Amino acid sequence: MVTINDVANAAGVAPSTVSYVISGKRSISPKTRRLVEDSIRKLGYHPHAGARALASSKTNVLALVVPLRTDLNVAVVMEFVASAVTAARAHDHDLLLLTKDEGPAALQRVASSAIADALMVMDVETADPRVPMLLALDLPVVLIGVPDHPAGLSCVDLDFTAAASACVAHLADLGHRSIALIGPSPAVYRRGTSYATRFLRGFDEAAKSRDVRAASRSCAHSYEAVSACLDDLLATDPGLTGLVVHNEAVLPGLLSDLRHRGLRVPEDISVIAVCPDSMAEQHAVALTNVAIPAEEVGTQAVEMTMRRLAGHTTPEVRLLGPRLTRRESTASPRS
Amino acid sequence: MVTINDVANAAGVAPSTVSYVISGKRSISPKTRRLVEDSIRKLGYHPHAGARALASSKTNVLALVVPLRTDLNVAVVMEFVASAVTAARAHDHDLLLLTKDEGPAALQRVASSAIADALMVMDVETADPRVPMLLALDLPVVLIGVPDHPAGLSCVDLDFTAAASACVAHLADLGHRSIALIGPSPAVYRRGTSYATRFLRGFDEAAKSRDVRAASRSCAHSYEAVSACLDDLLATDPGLTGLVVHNEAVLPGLLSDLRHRGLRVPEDISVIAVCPDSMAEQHAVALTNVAIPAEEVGTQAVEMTMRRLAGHTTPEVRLLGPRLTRRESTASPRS
DNA sequence: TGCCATCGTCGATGCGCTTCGACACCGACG
DNA sequence: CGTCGGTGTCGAAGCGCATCGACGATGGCA
Repeated sequence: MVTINDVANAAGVAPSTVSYVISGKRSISPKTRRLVEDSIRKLGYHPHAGARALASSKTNVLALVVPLRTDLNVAVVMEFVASAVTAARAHDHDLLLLTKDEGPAALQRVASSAIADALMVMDVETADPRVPMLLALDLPVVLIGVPDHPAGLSCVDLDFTAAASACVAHLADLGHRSIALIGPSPAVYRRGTSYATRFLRGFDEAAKSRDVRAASRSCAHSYEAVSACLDDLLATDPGLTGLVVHNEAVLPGLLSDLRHRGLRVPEDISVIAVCPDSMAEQHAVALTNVAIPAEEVGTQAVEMTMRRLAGHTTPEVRLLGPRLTRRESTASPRS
Repeated sequence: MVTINDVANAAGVAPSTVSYVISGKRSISPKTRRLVEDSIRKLGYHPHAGARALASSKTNVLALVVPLRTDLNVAVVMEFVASAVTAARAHDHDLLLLTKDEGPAALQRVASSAIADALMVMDVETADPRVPMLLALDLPVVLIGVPDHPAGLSCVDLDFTAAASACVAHLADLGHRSIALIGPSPAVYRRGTSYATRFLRGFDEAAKSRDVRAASRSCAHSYEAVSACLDDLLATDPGLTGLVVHNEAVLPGLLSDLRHRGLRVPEDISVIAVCPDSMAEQHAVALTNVAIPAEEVGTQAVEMTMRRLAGHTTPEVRLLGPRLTRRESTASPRS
């Protein structure tokens, strides 16, 4: 292994000088700097991460807690992770992956072993048991999602309440008077997953204020569940003309089921989805959607984390405004 | 921060004794052990990862290089990552996430900074430029996928050649005489992605040996691409009765397009997919499939890595046998 | 009772790095 | 010419842990 001493010897300077060249924490003469940098390159020197962490109490690692369930949108999670790791690397940090399954203890472990400098936590629940623990941790923490009581933690997410509003407004503007929300699986609500709850609230409020009849159902992935859910909705209100789908996994099954029923989209029924654009464009009838800006959220999360690490201590809550793209799946209902 | 010294003081022993209690590398009297363990628990002691890495040259971290493209199966990648991180934790290791985008330099960096103890690399290409670098690294490496010249690297993957064979055999056994493969997007082949190439080879060989007419097409995600692909295939051979789909993203669009054409599955055309079981069951017509055992592969990859770390130096190549599940989407062609 | 082997514990050392105080050198200024 | 303030470099002191050799205690055996 090539150490800082090797570099120092090769360059004919003291190890501390090499360190200062690397960190830039003291001024170095151009001559010495060049000498050292050349030696570093020639020897292929990379500082030992452990030693560095020990001496500086900084690991240059960000820990990300992801939900590895399959009942929520895998594509979105993946996109988020991808942008987070990219953003982290742009700040010279690496990404450590933790699973939600390990529970609060894992957070404790990571914090007190000094494995990471900060935590980013996905899939936050409205009353998340991890929040109190995270607060006690004295590591910078950024939540993806907004619990009921963030209480000093930074949060970032799509503004799901506004997103729901936008969906309702779009359908209401088109003239729909009876719409329904098809939400994530019951398990998601049962956990009190933050975004699901916020979306539902936004949906109900917007429907009320726009004076639109609104129903909502939770729906599992399976084809049967989707079908039963539609049966139920149509039986309850035969005048139903608009569907807001906040459950990406269900889209293919839903669309094919509608077709089976002889319901054409958008002539007989309008469908608006909350999903990534790529997914919206992928269907036979391109879907009007509110985009889930996973990439943006990931980048922002890292950005906020870095600010915290840089000393910015005040927690902030950033809610990204929804972006609705009209495509082929929504239209005015036939009167 | 609570250190090993604090624990030693609390327990009234030497720091080294605490260390031996933790590592179990020397025998400790039951009395002392209990004393120390109690202190550890009481103080909430966790060894400092950096210090530990420095002293022992072990980080207890596994680095995983994942492809963060969207043109390959996100769900499978995710499932793999999930099982890998779980398996790693079961061996008291953490998972560091690297992206393929960072290229070979990132591998170099991780190795020489002693950030991780071993590397696991996904999305391997037939002539992967990273292979020579990985060989030079003298870290344990496990590839997910099989390059043309593994040359001393461990590999694990589904046996895609056998998987293709199984698909062809199933259709041939049912009496199909003309089948087609719908493969991943051209970009995947262009990169020489290992599994795509191996599947294609298996498909061609099996078709030849079973004396079945076989075509193959590469197909992008978009609905248009799928449609064009089917146009092409049906024009080329109107007698086509079987489809092998090795491109999960395309399934929803493909099935709905077939329906549009008035082609019923499986009465008019049989469809067999290579995809996770959950995805196969999700469609209106449950799909006969060869499962992608992402979870199994992830676990095996970690297992192999741990064996390497434990001193098992001989590289091994493990190809998992395909498992075909018959569901509703395949049947004998009408004569 | 005396000797030796074994078991359990201790102290010292070093892993590779950052960081702090010290110091040598230089030019500028009185 | 002497002094002072910068600037650039150095040496040393740890960071928290694992590990090795050493050593005291204990028990078995003659």
